[in-house]
Amino acid sequence: MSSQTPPSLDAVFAALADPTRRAILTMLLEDDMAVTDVAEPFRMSLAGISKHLAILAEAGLITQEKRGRVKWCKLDPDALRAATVWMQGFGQFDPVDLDDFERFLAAELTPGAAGE
Amino acid sequence: MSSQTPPSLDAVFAALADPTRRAILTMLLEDDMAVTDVAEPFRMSLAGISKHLAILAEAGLITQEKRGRVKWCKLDPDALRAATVWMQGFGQFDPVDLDDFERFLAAELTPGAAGE
DNA sequence: GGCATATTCAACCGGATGGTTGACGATTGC
DNA sequence: GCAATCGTCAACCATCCGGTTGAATATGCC
Repeated sequence: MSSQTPPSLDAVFAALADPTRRAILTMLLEDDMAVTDVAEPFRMSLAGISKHLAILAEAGLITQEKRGRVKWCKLDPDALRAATVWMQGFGQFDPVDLDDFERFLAAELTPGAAGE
Repeated sequence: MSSQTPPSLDAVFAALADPTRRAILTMLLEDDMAVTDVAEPFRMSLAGISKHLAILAEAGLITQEKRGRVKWCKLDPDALRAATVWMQGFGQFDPVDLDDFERFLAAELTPGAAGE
């Protein structure tokens, strides 16, 4: 089941296409979190969040380690590298301004959950 | 209908999640193409490709201009910038190697179409 | 042991997606 | 004008997706 399939671009981009999942990744940027804690800010069932986490893990974007009865979720930025490579190939225009990213965080971390 | 909706990350990543669409983008990297020519290497109906192109256009990744009865498709890398910004925020760890991209082109431009 | 906590599983639902085919509206060329 | 070419539209289909609920499976605590 947990075969070490190299995360495909398909899976990575598909995982990234959902605002809830991007919000989760953003949260995990700050710190590792337990599933329940990840779910807390969203108005969505735990099972729903659990599914999202499974998708993120399948895409290789996070890793999940079970310690005791708590499953810790940790950002795994490696999977993003392949996708970034791909995108940069198209985006040769200009180096990215990191301030832009700061603004994104503010925008995506809107009240409680993932926008619309 | 063709409202200038700013392409959302949702739309961009979702568009990027399909291998056929990524292959199309890769083709358009080399040159602008007519819809029929885009469709030619794929074993898929013209209508199918037309839909994919609509999705790419909707995401802002390409623009389409009709000259005569031919509709020309042109890569529009601007839409990728927002997504790149987002990803780089996570991928600060390492600068991207452009040679990696070359290898990707080779891998994604596999026989005639988009893998499976 | 027994109960509460943490997480997933299974079944289900409505709606989006990726694909097809066949008909249709434009445009071009003879 | 007529036929061929370019592309989309509409209907349809199977499948996937995001979400729910309720039961099940750990694990931890007293």
